[in-house]
Amino acid sequence: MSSDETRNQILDSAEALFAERGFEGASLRQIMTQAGANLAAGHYHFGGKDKLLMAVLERRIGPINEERLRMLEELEEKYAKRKRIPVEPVLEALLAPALRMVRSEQGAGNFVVLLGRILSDPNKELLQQFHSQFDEICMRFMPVFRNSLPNLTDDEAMWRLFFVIGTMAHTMMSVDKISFVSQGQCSMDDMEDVIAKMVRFCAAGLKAPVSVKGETV
Amino acid sequence: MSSDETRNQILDSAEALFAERGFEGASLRQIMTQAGANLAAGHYHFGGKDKLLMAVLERRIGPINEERLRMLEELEEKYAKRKRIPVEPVLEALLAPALRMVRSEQGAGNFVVLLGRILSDPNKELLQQFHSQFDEICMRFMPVFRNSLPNLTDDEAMWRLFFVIGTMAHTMMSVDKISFVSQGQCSMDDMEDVIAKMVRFCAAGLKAPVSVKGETV
DNA sequence: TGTGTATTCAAACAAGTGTTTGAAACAATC
DNA sequence: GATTGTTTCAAACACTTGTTTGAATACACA
Repeated sequence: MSSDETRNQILDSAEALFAERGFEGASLRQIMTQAGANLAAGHYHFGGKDKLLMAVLERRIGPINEERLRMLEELEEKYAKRKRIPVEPVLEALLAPALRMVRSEQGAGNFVVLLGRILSDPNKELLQQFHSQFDEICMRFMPVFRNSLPNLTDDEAMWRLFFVIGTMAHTMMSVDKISFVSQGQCSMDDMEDVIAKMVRFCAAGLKAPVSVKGETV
Repeated sequence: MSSDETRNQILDSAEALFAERGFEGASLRQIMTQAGANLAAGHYHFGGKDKLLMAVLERRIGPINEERLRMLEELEEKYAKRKRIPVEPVLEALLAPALRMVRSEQGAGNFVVLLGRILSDPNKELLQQFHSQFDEICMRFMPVFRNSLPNLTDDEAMWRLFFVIGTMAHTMMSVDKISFVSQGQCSMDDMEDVIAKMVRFCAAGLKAPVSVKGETV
């Protein structure tokens, strides 16, 4: 077996088990057994459990963010002559690249669940590097959103983008839970449809009239 | 020290550490040290780590859900003579009881973070009991939402409620992260304001025109 | 005061953890 | 074919994990 094959098999197993049981919940022995590799291979190829997680993340997050930026640039080009980009395609550029992965190549779906878990991990030093990568995306998208939604205050825009990310993170994490809680009524088989629903929901939320402080809801 | 005191101090420490490091990440020794109790006390009072987690959850989740149902019943009474309840107060009944806990008594804030973590845990056998409690709430709220939003299909209503829960879960988990990613611009100091913002966002999302399948967004 | 229950505590248990080691097996180059 | 450097492997390392035990203590009620 070649070195690359081993590396990828370890990454696949780690991805799946980290997603299923969390970082602390999945042991190197479980991962290596599932990968058909020796226990020490994790250290040889990656340098430890922490760095293995980083490797798992980096394998996928780069392409996702590149796709996000590509879609965003395409939009900016397309709408260059108009005053502002509608918020829906901006949302799609943010949400779709991650969600599409659920139904792409085998194993990538696990990553989406893992990504959701990471997004919801309150404070892991390990993941600051990752968070910084996501913050980069946020910083890039924020002014575009601000431009698409000129009526929002800074504060309100920040919060609503935060809510959008929550919607995305929760959906990604719960790929297999939605069909359970909906008693089989909903599923993610048609991911493009899910993305469309999510874009609609979030776009409407983003465009909602600004709330007046102190007002009772 | 009385038995109840010990129990509560263990519950507080467990709540904080489970929230901070996750279930597998927090060890009984850490919890018991922080609680100032003996290692064996966890087993004596609760019967093991698994059951300790359940006890942590049960201490708070009951009151939250009771408050949700109380607010919902109050609404149904108030709007008994009208055709339907506006979606905003229904949302508030679902979201506010959990979020208000963030700024309530000391320690309860930790629980909210933990709750968010639980909501995002893809598959823990331990927590099926908890999930069933939350599903109960979903089942109770669903028809009320359906009534408030008569234009939605079953499918669409399910998905949008799912998105709402995602917004809530992510916000709860990220109590201390929002001020970081917004560079201090946003905080949860004024929780009632956060709730109001969230209700607005979600209400608008719920009321969005239904998406037509196959349509490009 | 004495008895019995409830609670604490230190110590040990077996099992599992991430990591390291050093010798094998393999591949490729000279 | 010998000699590189790379990759695998079994074994051990030191340490932490959840759990159990049995004696010591505290407390309540007679």
